[in-house]
Amino acid sequence: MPELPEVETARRLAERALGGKRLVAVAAADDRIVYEGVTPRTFIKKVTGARVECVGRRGKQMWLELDRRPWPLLHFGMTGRFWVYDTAADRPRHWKVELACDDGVRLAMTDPRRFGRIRLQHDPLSDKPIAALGFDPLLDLPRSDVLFGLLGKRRGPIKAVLLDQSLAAGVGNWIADEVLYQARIAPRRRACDLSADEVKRLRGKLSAIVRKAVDVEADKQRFPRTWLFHKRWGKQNGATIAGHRIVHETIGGRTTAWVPKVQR
DNA sequence: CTCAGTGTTCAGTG
DNA sequence: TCACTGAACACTGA
Repeated sequence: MPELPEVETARRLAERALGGKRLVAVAAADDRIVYEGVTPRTFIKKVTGARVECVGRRGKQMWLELDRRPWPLLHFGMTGRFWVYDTAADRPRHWKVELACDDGVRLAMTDPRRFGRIRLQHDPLSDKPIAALGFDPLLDLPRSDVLFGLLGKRRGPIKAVLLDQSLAAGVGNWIADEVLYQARIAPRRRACDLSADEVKRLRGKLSAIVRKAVDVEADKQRFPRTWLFHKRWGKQNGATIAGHRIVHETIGGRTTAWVPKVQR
């Protein structure tokens, strides 16, 4: 589920469910891996009774702004997501935290694979994970010349550089592949070798793809049909897009789907 | 049974 | 220090 558009969609869901309300009951699963730097017990103690003012996001990190500190900081890992419901009996499988509001609405984060993280921080924006993030394509997208300068310092393959959260926060595997496909840039090109014009294209596609995915609430079925996204997992049968073969290679430690006929 | 996956971190290397 | 690479982490489903 979780790249920038999925996390932004979850943020909006959480803000609708919790915004302006008091958390009258907090449940925390006994999971010492997902809870990082805080025990489930302490988490419950610190959060119960607080009011949620709003929900923030940067890259794939999300936090609840409460009327007192510390604040919960959440990351979905590979399989995290939110559920909203209104009876305790509907608490979903693999739940890690459940927040119940004064009006009966409940929100839970689930994470079967347990790569997600739940932390408690006094000031998430200036602390560890978030402070190390680069620009957020939705909040902070740099001008093309600035991006050109950033990429000029990187010798790794552009695919790997796009996945680096300290450069572009929120970009994950499918967004990186989609951007490179639509910008017609081969994933193994060294970032510092891209021309100013290619960087301009890359920037434009990054912005458009992230915005569109957020516009449709990260619902894959509503992604434009022309997107590589729909074909990227059709491995075996020699999948094609617009008549061109899609190949799969490991780049930057991740499976990369790309189209040699289109990307240079 | 084995492997890869919408992610992050850390050890090891240059 | 920095940039980069690859493995590890935990679990599910093809």
